[in-house]
Amino acid sequence: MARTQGSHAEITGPRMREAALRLFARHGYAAVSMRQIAAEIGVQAGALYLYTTDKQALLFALMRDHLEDLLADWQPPDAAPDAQLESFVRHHIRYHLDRPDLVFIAYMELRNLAPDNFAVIARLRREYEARLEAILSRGADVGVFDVADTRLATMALIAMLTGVTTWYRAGGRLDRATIEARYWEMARRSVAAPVPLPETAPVAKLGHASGGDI
Amino acid sequence: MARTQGSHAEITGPRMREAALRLFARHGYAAVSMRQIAAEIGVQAGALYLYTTDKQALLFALMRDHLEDLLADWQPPDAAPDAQLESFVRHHIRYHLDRPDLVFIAYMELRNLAPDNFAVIARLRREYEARLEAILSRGADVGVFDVADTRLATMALIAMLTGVTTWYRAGGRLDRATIEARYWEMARRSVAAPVPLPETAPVAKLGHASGGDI
DNA sequence: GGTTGAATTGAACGCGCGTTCAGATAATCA
DNA sequence: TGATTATCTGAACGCGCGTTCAATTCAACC
Repeated sequence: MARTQGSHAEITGPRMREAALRLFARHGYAAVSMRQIAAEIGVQAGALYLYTTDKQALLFALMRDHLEDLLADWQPPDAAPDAQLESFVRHHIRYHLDRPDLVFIAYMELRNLAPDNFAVIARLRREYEARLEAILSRGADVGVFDVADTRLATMALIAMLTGVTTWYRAGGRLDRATIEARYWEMARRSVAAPVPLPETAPVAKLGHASGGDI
Repeated sequence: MARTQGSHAEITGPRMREAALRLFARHGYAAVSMRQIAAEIGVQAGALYLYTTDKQALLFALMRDHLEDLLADWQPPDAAPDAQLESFVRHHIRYHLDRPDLVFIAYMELRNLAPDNFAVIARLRREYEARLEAILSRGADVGVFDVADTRLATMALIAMLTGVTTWYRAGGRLDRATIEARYWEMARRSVAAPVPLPETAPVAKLGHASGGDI
């Protein structure tokens, strides 16, 4: 027997990727078999090879597409470094809350990539990190940021922000907007230069919440 | 044949754990076979079962011992919250730089734990997180920290600090003391209350971050 | 020096893996 | 309607998996 119902050509490929994504995220690439992925979408394992050359290519495609999406989805706005940082942070949180599974496997399954594939993914990741680092560098030059080591600060910030996926669950105690605001607040403070008391010391309590005060 | 050289009884067990740790960290639990672990220490796979009941128990023992070590290794000093936080952060960084493989698998392999084992490990992790959260809570109460949500801040800080293992390599550009200091600086600023200008006019712009708002 | 017992081997077990492929099916086209 | 072609099945391939266990080796003890 074959094709027990109507044609599924244009639908089996995407469904395979969705199932693979979900299963990889839940159990890990190495622990998921092609047969499990196939069962998830109601076909036999052999049918998957119409849509991927092999299991490794399936993982690689998921990760590459995710990172290219991430890079395409956000460009630094033409603005001051502090505004750029806010844009970056808020986008990062939103993007990651939207795609927890993709984000998860994108840095969880790095070690399961064949060397050539790893090189591609690593380059894309570095590209993303470089965008943040450029913002921090420029901000440090201008004096709005106080960052002793931009590379370390970049890695620290990205780790902090990406960590949101480890505990966030939809419908939880905090809504997405609040989470985004809280993370931005922490990120901002962690790199902000101490605000120089301008001339006449106008205010007191230069709180963190006073808008664009970095 | 058996035991081709002198007695190895007290040495094969630890060596198995070391090899498993290294291999699990490098390739992932699911991707490493008992035969690989055995080959790494020069015995046949069957011999490993003198020292572990099965592969799952081997993973579990590594993670449990690690977390119990972590908890035993650090107790909050009897001090002000900011000093406690510094102690926590510096210890966390040092501990993680010392045991990159253990730390790595301890949160990378959670999904490969059998449910009962997972429950144990999750409890230990929560215990560790609770220590940081307690510090933040107390500091917020006293006013030295300005943290809108202690749970979120806890997760953000731990993610930021633990992330050091993803890029640190011994002999790299930054030495350990510098790294520790940089992370502490960022952690401190991300939660520190704005230093109140003494006496004079404590007003203006009371932001959203005024305390236990959820 | 013979016995004991801890430590290990090496073979075996059943199983599921990734992948291939000839054949079957059904939608499409002439 | 008949031929074509995209899609899928089901069986098969060799392989390595986790685990068990009888047999073997060797250090330690009497």
